[in-house]
Amino acid sequence: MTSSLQSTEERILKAAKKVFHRKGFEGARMQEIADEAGINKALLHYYFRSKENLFEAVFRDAFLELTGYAKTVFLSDNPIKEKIHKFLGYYIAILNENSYIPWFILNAIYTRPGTMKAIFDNAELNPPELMAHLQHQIKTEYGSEINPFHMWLNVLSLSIFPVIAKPLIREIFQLPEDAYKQILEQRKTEVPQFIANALKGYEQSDSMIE
Amino acid sequence: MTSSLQSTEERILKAAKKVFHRKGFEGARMQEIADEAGINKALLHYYFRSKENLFEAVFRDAFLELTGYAKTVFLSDNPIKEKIHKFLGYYIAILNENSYIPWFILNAIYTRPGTMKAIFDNAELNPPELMAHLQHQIKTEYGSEINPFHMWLNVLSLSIFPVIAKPLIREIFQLPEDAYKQILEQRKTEVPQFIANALKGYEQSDSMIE
DNA sequence: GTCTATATTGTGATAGAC
DNA sequence: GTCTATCACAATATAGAC
Repeated sequence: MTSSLQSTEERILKAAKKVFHRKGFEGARMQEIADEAGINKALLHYYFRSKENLFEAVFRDAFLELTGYAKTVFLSDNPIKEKIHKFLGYYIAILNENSYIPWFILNAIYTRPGTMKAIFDNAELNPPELMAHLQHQIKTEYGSEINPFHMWLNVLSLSIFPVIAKPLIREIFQLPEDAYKQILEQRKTEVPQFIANALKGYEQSDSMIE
Repeated sequence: MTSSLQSTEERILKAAKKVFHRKGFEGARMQEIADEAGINKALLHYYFRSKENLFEAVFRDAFLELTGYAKTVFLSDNPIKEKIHKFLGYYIAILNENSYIPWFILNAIYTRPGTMKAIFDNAELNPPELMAHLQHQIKTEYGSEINPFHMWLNVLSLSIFPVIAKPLIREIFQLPEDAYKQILEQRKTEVPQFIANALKGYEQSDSMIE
């Protein structure tokens, strides 16, 4: 009745994402997923053999989506400042539609490390290629020999942490939802500026060299 | 037999921390805590009435310890660069002895937001005081009107994210435990330098102004 | 205070009718 | 493919002896 525009399997996966993203593996209940999908528990096991299998499907989609976009952005031929801006925009957009995904990924890695190995291999991330690319670009744009790993980690930290820590920071500062949304919006321009300023500062400095 | 240097209540709390920190509320088992403490489940309920109560005690200790130190450091009268260095050193030290605590805090806030309210109030964080203090200090040391909230969030991001994301990054780069430990050690000097350079860069810039 | 035994409920998974 | 009914076991919590 609630529409068969999607197949049952698609409805299940969608419901499973909603529940697993918010509660993680241990906190999620098969019953809740079934309710969310408008079916019963038995049917979950008919399509996906076990909770474990269903969770893996959900994790795979989330992980590949996140790393896929990050890979595309960082390996593109935009200037560094533009890359950072795009990367930030992506994570902030994700927050606005589903703020639980970054936490979900981390959570899965902490609580179910074994489950992840195969999926990591499939992502084809090739970190050495990324590092070489960034190092070359930093040298070209800023004439600096800054360690690309630390620089990459700084970008990730400044982009992702404010998204993950949202509920903590909102509570500490007593910020309503809209106020925090606005802060993240500001960061789309503030963070690239912050990093670009730091890179300029290295021109006369010799730290962070490999 | 295993020593009564600690009271039973202390042994229970210590065991509960070990288990809850690593597995969160949903993943932890009262049986495992009892085993870890060398007693049986019934005694857990004798001292702490429920799993919920025991978890609250564990969360309270972790939260107050983390925010307490951060408060002390940020409100001290050290120069900014020194504050950041100390803050980093603290989080990296925590990682070396118990890397799960930052994740545990976030996890608790995501999965059990209701439990936290009372504890937040007890922490007496006083964010406006902190922001005013930082704003004044930044102006004095760097002659800059940079938004102190974004600056504070940048420091937290650069310090805490690499600790929380450790298992993810280790997997992506295939880094052994020791290599990551070394990277974090490097960041104790790299991050303060990075931020100081960015602050210098703002002297001729006008972004990030409130 | 500490234990063993048990109550009670929750939850993943399966059997089997339709 | 989808449902109802049920199994099997795990997990929190309590009763009651010592």
